Amino acid sequence: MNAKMYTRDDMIELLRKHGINPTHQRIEIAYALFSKQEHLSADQILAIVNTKHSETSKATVYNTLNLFVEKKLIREVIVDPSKVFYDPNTYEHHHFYDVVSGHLTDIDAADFKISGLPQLPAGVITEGIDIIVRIRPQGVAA
Amino acid sequence: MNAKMYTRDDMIELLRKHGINPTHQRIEIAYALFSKQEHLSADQILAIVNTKHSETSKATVYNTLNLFVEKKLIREVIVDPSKVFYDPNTYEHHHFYDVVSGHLTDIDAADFKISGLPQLPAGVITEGIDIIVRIRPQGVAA
DNA sequence: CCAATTATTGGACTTTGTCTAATGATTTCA
DNA sequence: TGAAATCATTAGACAAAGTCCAATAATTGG
Repeated sequence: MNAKMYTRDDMIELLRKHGINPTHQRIEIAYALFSKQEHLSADQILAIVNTKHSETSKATVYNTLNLFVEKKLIREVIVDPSKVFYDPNTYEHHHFYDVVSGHLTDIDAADFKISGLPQLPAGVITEGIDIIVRIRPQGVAA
Repeated sequence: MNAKMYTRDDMIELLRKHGINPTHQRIEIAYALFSKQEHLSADQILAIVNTKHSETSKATVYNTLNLFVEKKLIREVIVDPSKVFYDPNTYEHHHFYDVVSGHLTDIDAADFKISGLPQLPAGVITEGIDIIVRIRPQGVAA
């Protein structure tokens, strides 16, 4: 929620901190995500980084986003069957998903009081828990 | 988990109960889902209903699954960016998702003790809460 | 500065899912 | 019953998201 201002230099530092070589394209993609502080899809990011003149290819955007996810710089949010959203906020949190507008909003993990967890199947470890609260504007029909 | 045996007649009754005209194809698709009691994707269902000889088109499978979801006969499960799973179990429950094998398992809603819910944004209603516990076999690397 | 590695690229390709226009099946009710 | 209206199915074209590939470009380390 805090509208922290990021510079491209911040991005370089951030990438290095995650063991990612800070190339031009990667800096721009990171900058798009972190300066907006929003949940963007790959095609939105592609559009943003190419607003002035085409600078980054589709392949690079996908490569880079997957790399960022792998290096835990960002998180994938899977709520819409048709596209993945990328979330620059890696602090533990969950999501409201407006099924009408497609808009995603953060929920602080602390706002969920989960006092009991289900028994894990044998031999597995937990990767993470994703909670999606699907919402709809009052009065808008299903 | 209970391995209830379903007949095609059960499917006809079930479809009628949900206001769905029980056609041949719809009966077969419902039967595939309910007799397996598993989470199937559209292409798996297409394969199942056409095992003996081709009887149902891709368009019909998609039409029918969307209709079933709309009529709340089944539920969509969105965990994998590449495909939707359909879940014949409409009882309130959540999911384990094995990120390595792609396998889905049910979690009874009662096994989660959620004692606090986040404040909803103004003017919206809740459609439902989806909880995905992402798991991975112990020892298998990320 | 050269060689080796690493990154980017356009475009072909794959997969999931939708759309369309035509056909086929059912229902309605005069 | 039988003609019209409605509803369901179909093949195949299409769309969109994402991957793959082989070639080129940039970067890095010695």
